Amino acid sequence: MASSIHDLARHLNISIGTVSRALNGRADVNADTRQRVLEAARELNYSPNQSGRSLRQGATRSIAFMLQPHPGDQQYGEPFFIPFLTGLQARLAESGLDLIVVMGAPGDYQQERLRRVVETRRADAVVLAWTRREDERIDYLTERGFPFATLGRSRSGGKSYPSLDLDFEKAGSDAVDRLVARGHRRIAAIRPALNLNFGYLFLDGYREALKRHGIEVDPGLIADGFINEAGGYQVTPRVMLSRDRPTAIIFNNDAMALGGCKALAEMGIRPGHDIAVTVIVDTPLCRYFSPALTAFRPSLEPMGRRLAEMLLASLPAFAGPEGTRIIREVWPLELVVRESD
Amino acid sequence: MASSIHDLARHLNISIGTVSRALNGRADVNADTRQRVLEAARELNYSPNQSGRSLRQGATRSIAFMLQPHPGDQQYGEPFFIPFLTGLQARLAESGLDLIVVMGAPGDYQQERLRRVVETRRADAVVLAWTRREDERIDYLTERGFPFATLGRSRSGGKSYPSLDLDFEKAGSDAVDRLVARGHRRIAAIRPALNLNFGYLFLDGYREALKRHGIEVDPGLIADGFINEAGGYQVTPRVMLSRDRPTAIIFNNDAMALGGCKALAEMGIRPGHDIAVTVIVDTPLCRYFSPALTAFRPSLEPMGRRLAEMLLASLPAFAGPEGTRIIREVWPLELVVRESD
DNA sequence: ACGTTTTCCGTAAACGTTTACGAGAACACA
DNA sequence: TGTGTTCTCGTAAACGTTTACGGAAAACGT
Repeated sequence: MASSIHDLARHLNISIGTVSRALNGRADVNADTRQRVLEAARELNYSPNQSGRSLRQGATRSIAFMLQPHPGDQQYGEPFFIPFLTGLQARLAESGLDLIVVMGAPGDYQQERLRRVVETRRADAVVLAWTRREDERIDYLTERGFPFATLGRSRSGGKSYPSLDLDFEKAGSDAVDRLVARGHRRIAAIRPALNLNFGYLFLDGYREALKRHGIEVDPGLIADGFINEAGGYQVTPRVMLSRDRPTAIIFNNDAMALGGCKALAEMGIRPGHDIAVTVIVDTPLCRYFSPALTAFRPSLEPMGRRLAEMLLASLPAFAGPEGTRIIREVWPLELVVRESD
Repeated sequence: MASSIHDLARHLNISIGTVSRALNGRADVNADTRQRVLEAARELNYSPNQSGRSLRQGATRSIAFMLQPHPGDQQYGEPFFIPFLTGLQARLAESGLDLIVVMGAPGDYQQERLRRVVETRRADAVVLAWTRREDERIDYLTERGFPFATLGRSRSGGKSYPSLDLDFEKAGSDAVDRLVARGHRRIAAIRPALNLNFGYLFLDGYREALKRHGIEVDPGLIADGFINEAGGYQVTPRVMLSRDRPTAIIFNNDAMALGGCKALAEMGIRPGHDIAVTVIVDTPLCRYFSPALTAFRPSLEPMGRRLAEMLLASLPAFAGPEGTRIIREVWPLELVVRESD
């Protein structure tokens, strides 16, 4: 059905080698011949079969992003990733690469899907998100020597892969600074369980700032919960029932903040009046929630572009001049003051 | 680097043909030999090269979903699609197919990306969303004979492709019924411009119900806007400044509703008190907005599964017994009453 | 003991590309 | 005229699979 390079060759009465060279812009082909090949290609609307091409070249010219919905949270999507992916896609397209997003099943933490993509060589590199403190995916990829980049840091896999992360330490620290400046001293911190790395970074910043202000870190004010609304709902009362009630809470995730606010409402505690609520990664939900949640906002689309660039620079086939390799970057979050604190 | 079928054959001292047959579960291979092949495959952790396989078979065993962010709306993602994709992915995986999500650049309405996927044969079929009344993508695919399915109806491309849509007519009609029952007679309708098909369906239902109740359809109460928050914000005042002010508004899109409510707030009009607001497709944003928006909710994950099933049934390679082909289905939306109406 | 069927496996072609190699023709230069 | 260089192209191998075909050996039937 679809026309192949052989059809073109037969049609023009030349060899397939010449057709291929003409199409790929090689130098050793007559300008006139090239012209005729390009015309014929358009006429028969030929385009190269990707399977044939990648089989021969050993490269698929596409990058995979592993997207995974949180388990047990079907209604809540990941608005977070769309702008990021938009940026990623845009930059990759500029280098002639396709972005494909591989959906994982909720819960398997991608190991299975990831192996599948890697082992069947469906992509030339992968991009990981939701990095954990110790991340088996990173270990797997480095061990296998498969190129990748991560959105988020990790302690796994040596230091030789590109990664781009948000400055959660700074955000945690800034959040505390701001609250202390406004008179708070009992400040709770709620972060996701599992061992998502950003939860640790956030907590480091939180602790550092507290100490800097001479405030003792109270373990009773720190809680881990499942990273969704139910998790926030479940865990928030725990810190509120602490011996000496907190006057502020910093949530390390938007969905958890939403659940937390629901719990607070049921206790008759109003964010913005009775308690100050800050959330670390801003999403549209924070903006529309009532009261609108004060939050730290990332600039996702530029981050996507940037990570694509870093990844490209790390791939031998695309690397620019030596020394342009960017290994890791940490980007700031911008405070958006709303009504909840 | 990666082991091929030749490595296995050499290692076991048998031919590659036998190895392939053993791996693919063909009957004409000795049980003992098969055992040894499988063991060796595990040992050398072999897995088939997808390019080689699809080149030979003329099929990639993967389905592409074309995902596209709305132009000029970077912050607002598409939480809508994640549960849908989860269902789609799950069902496809059961048949051994991979789902890949192809990101389009905002604005080009996917023609370019779509052509790329189709012409380079990166997938065996594609799934389209955001169907328009007349949809060039559908025309393109039918003309080319490329298998596809759509989330949403269209008037393009004959009737022979699987499509699954929500019952926007019924939702529009039900929304009006409910409002009329509560005493409203001046009911505005705001829908997306472009010619997204569901906007027409919604309006059909709206008009039908109005007529049924003996209420004249006032063109001044119907407005089209760009399908995002800014669009809703911009267009809502237009219907509110109508000669005889509406007492209710039905928004055909969540983002537009959010923008509309912002405009209303600036006019000092409170949804739930001064005006009834209903939105047709519910998303998490509606739930968290204040006041929480009464909305019609789809069940996205089952829809994803179902559309996958319909698509599979339409592919010759996967079709079950004849007559099981499902061409089109329309699913109901469920009313979720909240505070805004 | 002999013909027939079944079981199992090797051979080789094919899928659509890219590319190393070499060869003929044209050209330049002395 | 002879030699070297440059252009341009054809040939054929290779990438990793799957599969049609045929044949050897084993099993079976009489």
